[in-house]
Amino acid sequence: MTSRKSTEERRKEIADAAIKIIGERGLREFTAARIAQEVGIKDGTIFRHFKDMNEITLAVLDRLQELLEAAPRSTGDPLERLEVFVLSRLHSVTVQRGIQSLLFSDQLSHALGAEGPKRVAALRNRGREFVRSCLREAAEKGLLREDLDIEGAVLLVTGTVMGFLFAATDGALPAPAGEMERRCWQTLRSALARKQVLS
Amino acid sequence: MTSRKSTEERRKEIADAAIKIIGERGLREFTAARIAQEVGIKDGTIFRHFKDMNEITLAVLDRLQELLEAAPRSTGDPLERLEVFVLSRLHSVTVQRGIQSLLFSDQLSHALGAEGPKRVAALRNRGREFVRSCLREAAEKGLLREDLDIEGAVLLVTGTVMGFLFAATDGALPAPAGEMERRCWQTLRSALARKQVLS
Amino acid sequence: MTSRKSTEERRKEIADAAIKIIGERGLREFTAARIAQEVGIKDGTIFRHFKDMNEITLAVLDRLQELLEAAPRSTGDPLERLEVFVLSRLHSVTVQRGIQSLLFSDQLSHALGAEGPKRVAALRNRGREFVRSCLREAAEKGLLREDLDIEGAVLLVTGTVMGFLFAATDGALPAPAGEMERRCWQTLRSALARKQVLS
Amino acid sequence: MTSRKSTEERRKEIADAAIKIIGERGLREFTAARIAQEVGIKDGTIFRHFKDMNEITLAVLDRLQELLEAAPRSTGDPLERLEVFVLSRLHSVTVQRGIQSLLFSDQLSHALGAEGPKRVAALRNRGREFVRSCLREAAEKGLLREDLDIEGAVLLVTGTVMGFLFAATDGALPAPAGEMERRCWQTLRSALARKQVLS
DNA sequence: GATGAATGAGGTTTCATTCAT
DNA sequence: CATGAATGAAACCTCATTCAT
Repeated sequence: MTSRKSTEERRKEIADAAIKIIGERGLREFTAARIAQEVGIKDGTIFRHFKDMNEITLAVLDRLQELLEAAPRSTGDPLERLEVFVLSRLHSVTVQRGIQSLLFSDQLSHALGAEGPKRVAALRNRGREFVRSCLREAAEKGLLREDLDIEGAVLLVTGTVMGFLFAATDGALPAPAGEMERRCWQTLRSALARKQVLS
Repeated sequence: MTSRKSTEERRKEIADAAIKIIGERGLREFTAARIAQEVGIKDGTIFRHFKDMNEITLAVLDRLQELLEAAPRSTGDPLERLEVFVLSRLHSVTVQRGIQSLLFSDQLSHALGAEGPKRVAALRNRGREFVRSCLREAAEKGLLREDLDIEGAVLLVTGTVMGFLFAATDGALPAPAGEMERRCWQTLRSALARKQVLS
Repeated sequence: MTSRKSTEERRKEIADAAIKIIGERGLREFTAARIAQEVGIKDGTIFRHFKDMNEITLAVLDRLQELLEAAPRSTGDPLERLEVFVLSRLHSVTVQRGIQSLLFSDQLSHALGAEGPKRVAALRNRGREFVRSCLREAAEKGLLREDLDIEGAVLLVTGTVMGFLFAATDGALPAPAGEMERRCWQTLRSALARKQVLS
Repeated sequence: MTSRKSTEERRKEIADAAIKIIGERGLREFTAARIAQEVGIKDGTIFRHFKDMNEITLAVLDRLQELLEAAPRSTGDPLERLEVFVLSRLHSVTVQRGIQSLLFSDQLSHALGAEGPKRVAALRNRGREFVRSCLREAAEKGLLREDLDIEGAVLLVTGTVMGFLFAATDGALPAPAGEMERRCWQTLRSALARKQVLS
């Protein structure tokens, strides 16, 4: 019935299925049987491709990183790069259900042992690091308000993304998502950038 | 063996133990046995005080709300009220381990049925609503920058709290928590407030 | 709240409640908690009046016997006594829900240990014995068909009561219960009795 | 360890084990653990073959029907068919311990939800219907006593089977089972059939 | 006599994991 | 590589029963 596939293919399928399930249904349904069902194989077969559930969780983290990194990156000036990053993350909540919520949900970190929190922290830090580098460069180029605390601003930017994400999840956005994405970035922008003559 | 306590006391103990466990160890260990162990009773005994796990989860939500609502509230001008609110939330991460991360972690949502997401959303909305009311009043009193988008700002403020929270969890704060709390609020403040003559 | 009552009173209340529950809800709900609820006391209190559930089951048997024995008994000729007995049993199914079904349901015999089947058998034998004695006397008085096998007839009579009972339970009576009771006895009577000139 | 068998085989084994247990030990021991022990597997394994206990109970009903329907059926005249039916049911009590008592014991009814009583009633009605059809045909062919009330007779016949059954269970048969089976049918027969020249 | 908290044993069910086929 | 039966451990929950109050 099911076509036989290489372990490599299966591993990817399984990780994707796991992400989908955790995102849509929560950790409670992150089970071998549920994943197998999603992939279209039997539950025992999962363990032909992964040693145990722990290994699957690690694969989920890897896949998550891949997906996040696959986001479009601008090559323009630092504020433009930041804009593309922020808008892409804001937008992804509408499109890639569950991926972002997974990233910020603390759910995976407990599914692993001691290394769990570290791995998830590392993943989240990549975002922070990117924001920080954009802001640093923008500051050097005089694009930011002069009194701006870069580290405070990093928390502001990364936090706003989360704020948007959870508001969307809660159905608490006061306007359509698309519009709010733009307004959100505008607010961020005028909080950070030096007053400009042209918008 | 174990000292006898009233159901009322036990219910509180159980809810607190549950919060502690979910915060520290994650939903995976949010089990009757684990809670019972923490409280110092047998697992079956849990169900003399709660009908089922679902009811415990609801109690956790209630307790969470209590704890959050217990935060100090200023009676001063709207920006001052906002400051007290934000600083208290930022600070609580250091003090009340796991409580806030629980609030923003999407973990409880899935532990309940259909009402789950609604209840958690409602809890989070109380924060948003408070922030919104402060900002509205501040705007009316001319304390905010004139072009400020209130709804964007709500996401900014509530998001920044989350950003701080997760950065702290990840060990990604570039300075001691106390200092970062202050810098974080300063950044927020200057993003929102009208330029002042005196700081 | 609950008025204090003597153990003797409580024992009767508890046995009655137990009969009611088993009859109406089945052995599955024959639990201390359920009985206590019915009586209006707390579950632990049950065991102030009965050593254990086993003892309650025995009390149920005793009470059952009392109830069955309380049925009206005619003092007329043997066939008349039989008629009163049969009609009373047939009728009781409509009135005393569950009592009869309990008697024939084999449910209690397993709720006790080894003595269970014996006790229930003894209870059922009282009915058989009564029927047998009526038939014997009727035979001696020449009221029965001459070739009638008394022991076969005992099974016929007691069985027909059961047949009626289960048919009623199953909603399989082809006419109203009252009418069927009469027709049932008529059928029995003409199966047993010598042809009569007068009805 | 245990030999592996197909789910189909296991389902049959489990249903049979369940029938055996309920018949011999009562509903109280109708547990997954007990069934598993009987079948020779672990209790969790039961649920690879059945969704839950409810499904097992339904399987028991199906199996019961199969067993009852497997009884020999004569093709002769209606009274002969009735005789074969009655004798086979009377005899089965000796042979198929517990099956009949299960059928008439009301025990399964309560093990299911709302559909329980309906299913059991349906099962019992098949017997009644068979008896009714035999009697109707016999009446048309003039084989029965002229004044016989068919519906009363249905209760008489099906009831007598039950009467015999319970008497046997109670050890209240006054003669060996084999002999009583014959006497029981003779009594029934002369209660129903038109007087014949030849026995 | 009654309460209400606690328990231990046991029941159903889920789930990761193994392994013969 | 895939299946499907089996398992052991653990989860939730029920229940008879005990006992301090």
